Amino acid sequence: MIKHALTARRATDFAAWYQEVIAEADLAEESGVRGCMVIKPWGYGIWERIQKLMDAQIKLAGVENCYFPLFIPLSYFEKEADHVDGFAKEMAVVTHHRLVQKDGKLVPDPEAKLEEPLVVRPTSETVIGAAMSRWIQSWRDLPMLTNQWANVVRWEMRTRMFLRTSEFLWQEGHTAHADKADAMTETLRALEMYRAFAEGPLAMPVVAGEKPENERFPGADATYSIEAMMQDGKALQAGTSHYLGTTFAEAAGIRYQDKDGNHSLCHTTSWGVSTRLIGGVIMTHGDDDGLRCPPQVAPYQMVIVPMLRDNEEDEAILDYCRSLAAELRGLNAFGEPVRVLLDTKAIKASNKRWAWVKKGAPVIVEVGPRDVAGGNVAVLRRDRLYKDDGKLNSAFIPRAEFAGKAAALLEEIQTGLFDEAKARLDDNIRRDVTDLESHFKGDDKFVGWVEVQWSRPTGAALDKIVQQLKTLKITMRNTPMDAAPVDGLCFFTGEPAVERILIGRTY
RNA sequence: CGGGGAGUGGCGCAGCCUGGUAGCGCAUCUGUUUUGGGAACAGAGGGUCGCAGGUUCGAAUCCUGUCUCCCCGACCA
Repeated sequence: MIKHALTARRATDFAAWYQEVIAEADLAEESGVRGCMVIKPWGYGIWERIQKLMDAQIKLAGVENCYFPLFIPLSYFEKEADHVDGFAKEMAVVTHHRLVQKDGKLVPDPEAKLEEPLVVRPTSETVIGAAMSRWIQSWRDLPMLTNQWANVVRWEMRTRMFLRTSEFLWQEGHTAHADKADAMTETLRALEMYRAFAEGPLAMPVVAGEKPENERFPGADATYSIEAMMQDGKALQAGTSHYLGTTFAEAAGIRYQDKDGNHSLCHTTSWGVSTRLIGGVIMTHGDDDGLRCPPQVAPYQMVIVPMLRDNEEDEAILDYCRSLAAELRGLNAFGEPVRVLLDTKAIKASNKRWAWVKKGAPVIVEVGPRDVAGGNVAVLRRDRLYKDDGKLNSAFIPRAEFAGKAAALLEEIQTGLFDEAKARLDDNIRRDVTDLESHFKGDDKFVGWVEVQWSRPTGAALDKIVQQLKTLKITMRNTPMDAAPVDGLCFFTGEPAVERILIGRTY
């Protein structure tokens, strides 16, 4: 019988399990401010890894980082009707710039009311559009490729750590192009960048595709997403890329003069991924012992735990550990130096080990007197924590042998996590479902996704389908880019099908 | 925002109905004995009960308001 590190089980109470992982892996905690979380060092360290790797990809595409204000004048939103409709209900608004004492309490000073309220940005299309209208004059200024790493605020009714928080961290790319073709190329480039990032560093398999009309970003002509399948079978929209047409260019006046001297509107795009990715990593790779952090985004890939006994042997153990840490840090995995922590905190080694198991450090190396004497290390792989008999899968091996294969081990763990999740995704997309109602009924049942062919209806016909799915608590996720050619009739309308679409429960 | 549940040392809870100014387990600190599957024993420290009013001689307990969290719904790039 395996004695797991957590009390909640994925299989029986996924929501409670998710929250326990966040607490026990020391990723984040409540802040006392509605919907806002404190991201703790291990959680923030994962975010920093995501930033570092993603930022390199963004720069590689020729996109340059900028920073725009947190506050956006209300009037900027009023310029684009669809956009404001989409965000009006969840905007935090600053109306005063000073507090005064009244009856022993601090209250906004009526004398210090802002002329025009400022919105705390929910996204930055409008303010970046205003800048682009200043920056772009000529076809020679295009494409204009910008990105910012920032926090945004959306006053959501119901929040969940990492998945939907009132404030979250993200990157938002904003680009302007001479024509639709160029803008569309950029939209799909960003989508592919996200797909490769999710499936690479995050080891999280996704389906990249276009969102149906009703799921589009407010103001967008087309929205694309990557969708990941969590271990409860629900979909997580893990990144989006939008072709905005000339909507925002029109609202902000982003125009350029072409080679013939004519003035034209730019075609713009925007694309983003957020701290939600961390929620995706948890629900993709976590197990009943906590998080299993993919090596590429693990703040520490290997943690050395010295087994100290507060006696004269300790110094020899620490020396051995220090030289082992230096040796491992000299290795390269995924083209970077291996990140190694020698954990010298003054707590018991066994407690330390379980703490790192819960945090999901990919490899835990325990070093005790016997290892020092024999020139060994005890290696615990987080991805294969237990042996078949339920005992911890801790192997004593010669130090030199371990050092020789340590980098490859990390890459093997990364690949293994992906393969495991990929098999789960592939196994749980059903293409033979003829009755959605009976397939999706039952709230707790793991049902995965269903893929059907459809005729891409719009307007009222689409609304009818959306409402029908809503009664089953399911939504259309996206139309996969790589779906096989269609052949037959639409699942909903009976008209000739033009593409395939994924349907499922979602976060 | 609607329905339900909950806020009491760091964490998890009891006490509340039948007011009398806090208790348990874990964790923490010290000591001793232990130590490669989350140690044992002994001693010690730490909270005025989410916050603000009200009732009362007296409020964790009763009343009102408010904030935050969890579940369901609505909402949701």
